[in-house]
Amino acid sequence: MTMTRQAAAPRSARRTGISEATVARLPVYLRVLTSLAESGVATVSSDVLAGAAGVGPAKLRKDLSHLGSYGTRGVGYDVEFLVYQISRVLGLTQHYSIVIVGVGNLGQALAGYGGFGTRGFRVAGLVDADRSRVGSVIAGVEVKHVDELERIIADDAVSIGVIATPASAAQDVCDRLVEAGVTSVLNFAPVVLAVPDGVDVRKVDLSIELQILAFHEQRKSLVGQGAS
Amino acid sequence: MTMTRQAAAPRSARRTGISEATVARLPVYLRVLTSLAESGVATVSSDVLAGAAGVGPAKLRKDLSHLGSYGTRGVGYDVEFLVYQISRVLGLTQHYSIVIVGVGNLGQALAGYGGFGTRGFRVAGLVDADRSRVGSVIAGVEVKHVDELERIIADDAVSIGVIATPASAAQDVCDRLVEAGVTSVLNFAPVVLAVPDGVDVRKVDLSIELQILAFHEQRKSLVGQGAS
DNA sequence: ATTTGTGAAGGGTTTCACAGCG
DNA sequence: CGCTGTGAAACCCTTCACAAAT
Repeated sequence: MTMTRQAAAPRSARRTGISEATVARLPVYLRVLTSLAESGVATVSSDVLAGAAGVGPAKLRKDLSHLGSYGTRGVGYDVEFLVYQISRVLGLTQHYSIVIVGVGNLGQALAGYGGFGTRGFRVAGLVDADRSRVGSVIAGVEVKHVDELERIIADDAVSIGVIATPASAAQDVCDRLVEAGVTSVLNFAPVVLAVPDGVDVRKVDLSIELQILAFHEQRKSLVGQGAS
Repeated sequence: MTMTRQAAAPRSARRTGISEATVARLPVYLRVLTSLAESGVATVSSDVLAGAAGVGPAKLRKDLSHLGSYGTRGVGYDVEFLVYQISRVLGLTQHYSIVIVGVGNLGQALAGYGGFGTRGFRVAGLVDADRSRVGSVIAGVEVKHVDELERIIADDAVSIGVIATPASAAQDVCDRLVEAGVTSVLNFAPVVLAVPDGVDVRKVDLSIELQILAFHEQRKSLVGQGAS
């Protein structure tokens, strides 16, 4: 059994012809389009949509062209139709059950996050190792002890696990998630997780984001002593 | 005044020759190296370090080669020395003051996050629009009302702002941060922020990460009915 | 003998610019 | 005339493979 660290899925998008970079932007377009639809906008041009999504118009059109020819030349895109098409491509027309491990401040923030309940994601479980937290109800879901993790995953066909534990517990939790059948992991703990092939891991790391900003901050203060 | 949305800094790394992709990985190496140093490891090879960081050895060596020739052939890299060099390149030898806007669960999680206090980042302020939260102390910092935002930024020379507010407030807060002199923003609200040129924005979006996982989940269930 | 540092090759992504369609 | 869809070019990033160094 090969144990790659932080498995990527680089070529998995090959079959559909939708690149990883495009997939990462589709949720942004989807959010903008949803908000446009709620405002009663019926059609939108690539220029306007790109502006609202923070990308260039050419990139947007190329991205959308990968899901089909859904625009009308001289007019633009039908907002409702695009919402549906992007949702379909992203797999949001299906239902996914997720489990959140770790119910500290971060876990609670995640559980209460609106984006989880909506759009096809259901919080099937909320577990913690600390028995003093077990039994409380957060965002309508009762916190269970982490001992019940495997049962919850099996009972609710959970395919996505969210790790919001301290770093020291993350790899153990990840192993248990994978062993119990979870094939996608969203990791908020500041560690590099090792997972078997076929399991996707995405990492969100606050301190890494800050350090990247620091790099750019630093170089802003060095302005002026440029070339010739 | 040009108002680009979600300003990137693609070519700003040009001057040093360190690419954006490399900068994004340096914090990962730094974390692994720090942990190795604490374990008393003195030197490490590119193979071992790459394994622990979840990247290929060639990529790691190319990344490190951009900061200088700090390895010893036949031996590897000196752990302590690399820690220092990466810290220096990332600008972590300087001190940055940050302000966190929004003290809900997420804001509290961020304030309490260890990675903030350490490594050159100081939480200079914690503000919220809700007066019922003002006055409480989180991770040793007293919560102030958002009216004091500008004063805090000026008094403490804050250069990095963290937005942990609801989506509806995020653009307003961002405008105020930028107006008060903040040049880097870490945004947790699910909106695309518009900022002037010269301001860096990084976005962390939970629901986008989930949707990307959903895309890959979806295609895992379509295994088997391949080509022809 | 071992491991780094790096040209060169290979892939992937973005941008350009315009043909094609409504 | 306006806007989409898309080859082609440009750019960036990764991977390979090996010479150079200890």
